[in-house]
Amino acid sequence: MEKTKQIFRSFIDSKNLRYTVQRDILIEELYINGGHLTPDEFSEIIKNRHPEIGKATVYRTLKLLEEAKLISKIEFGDGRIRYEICTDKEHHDHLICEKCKRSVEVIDPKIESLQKRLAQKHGFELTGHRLYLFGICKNCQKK
Amino acid sequence: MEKTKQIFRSFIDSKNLRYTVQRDILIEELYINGGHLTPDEFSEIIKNRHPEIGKATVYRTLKLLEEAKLISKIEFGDGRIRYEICTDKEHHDHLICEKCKRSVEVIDPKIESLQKRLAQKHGFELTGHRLYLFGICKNCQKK
DNA sequence: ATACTTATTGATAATGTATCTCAATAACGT
DNA sequence: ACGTTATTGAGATACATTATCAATAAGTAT
Repeated sequence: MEKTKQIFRSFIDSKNLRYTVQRDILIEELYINGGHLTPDEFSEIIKNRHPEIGKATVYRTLKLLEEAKLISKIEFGDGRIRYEICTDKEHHDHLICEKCKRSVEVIDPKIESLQKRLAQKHGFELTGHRLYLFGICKNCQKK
Repeated sequence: MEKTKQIFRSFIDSKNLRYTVQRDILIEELYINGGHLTPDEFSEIIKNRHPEIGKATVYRTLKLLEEAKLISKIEFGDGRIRYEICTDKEHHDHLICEKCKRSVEVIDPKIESLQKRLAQKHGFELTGHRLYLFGICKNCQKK
């Protein structure tokens, strides 16, 4: 997290912006609450834990963090945008439980390489992809 | 389109709902305007061509058509939901050019089966997936 | 056809999420 | 410490979607 703060500070500096206490708190809360939160879920948590921080600031900070590539959007298909902390680990896809909405990060090198080939077959140069697998997790299957 | 209407009629009947003139008109407009429309884009078109049909009815009908599996959601990653007419052809994924935004429908059976295996490996029962490949198409590569 | 039940409709209100406004505040270079 | 100006929070606003509800019309039984 300290590393994240440092990177964010550099980003802020490079744009001649200012590193405020609110932004610092929001980074901490982001790590504490981790996971895959929608902006309003996060905003709600902040309202409880830091009533002095306004909703607008939360949204603004999330945008900045995304610009700085410290968090990234994911779309689970329900129309709501979620944010995920970008670590420096490898790319991964998402396996999402349709009941409890919990998600697992997955990766299959074979799928990755087949995607590239598939794109080439259609004359495309592949620049990226999003793969969301939807299913029912072990826990929810029992119920 | 007549086939679509028939299917929708059966769906409506099976649920003891009613096949109304509005629903009939909306199916026709859906085919006339085809493509990948967001609900509000579609709603806007209807407002011009059929001012007597209310916005709420458009949204309600789109939901019903989705339930009946006559249209399906697609997300291109810009946060907006779009609907696509489900023909009776096979499932397909989307290959999208990041420059010109044109999309090609693609399919790779190997990828499909690997996805199922990947989900099972994590104890999930796969119910569906969304795969979007982003790249640069042949035309845009030249420029 | 007619009568009857009730799903459907459209106008509008309400909701929910995200953004904008703006005066007061606080970060940061000097 | 000072001055400049980015940032802030509260509330207003924008926008898409959903809920409300009395009036209407689809389907069914008579």
